[in-house]
Amino acid sequence: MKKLQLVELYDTLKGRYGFLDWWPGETRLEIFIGAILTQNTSWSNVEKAIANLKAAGALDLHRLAHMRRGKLEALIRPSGFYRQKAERLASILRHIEDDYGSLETFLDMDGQALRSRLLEMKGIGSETADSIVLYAADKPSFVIDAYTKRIMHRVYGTREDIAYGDLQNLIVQRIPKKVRLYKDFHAQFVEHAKLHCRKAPSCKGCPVRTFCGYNG
DNA sequence: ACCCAGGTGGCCC
DNA sequence: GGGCCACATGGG
Repeated sequence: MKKLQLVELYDTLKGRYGFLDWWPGETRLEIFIGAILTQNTSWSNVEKAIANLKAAGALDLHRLAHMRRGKLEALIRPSGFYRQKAERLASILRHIEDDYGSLETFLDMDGQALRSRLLEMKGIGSETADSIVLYAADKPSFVIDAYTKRIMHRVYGTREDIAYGDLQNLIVQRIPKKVRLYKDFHAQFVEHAKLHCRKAPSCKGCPVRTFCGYNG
């Protein structure tokens, strides 16, 4: 396998796209909910669901936790898998409410402990847990997603079906453990993948020589 | 009429 | 530890 020059890869991406350091969403609750709703779902569909929740004045831990199931399903319907997501999301939020009282208190705990608690909840797997720890709680937890796997495969020849933890270890062992870097590196992966998806497959001059894997 | 999208959990071996 | 499947909407 080609040697993983991850800092160089990051610098190349940042040079092209600029510093991003992002997660779409203005409040911690919005980030938290977005991380769950975007599971195997395009972000544009998640935006519709979040807009519905906002319009209904429902972006509130307690309201969401106790909203009638049918209503929650209707509001998040555009995000897909809506029955499953409504049930799991409500269950997760009730759990946080019961055990911690507020999202702030929950997110305030140690990063490793937070990740463990998140993984115990039905509906939160590795990627969602890391997304929440990193972007909602502001603690270093590197996010691996389909884009990350695809680009790493394209650039370094890692297996496309590499296990989540394996790729995560591979990356974190080679870069500084900094929240800003973790956030921005993931953002760069997403930005790059989106600009090189099959809607815009032109990769002429691409410094990372990857185009999401759709056409080559 | 397909294929895809910032996954997860259940069940099986 | 994997391999397969259901879950569901909206866009190309």
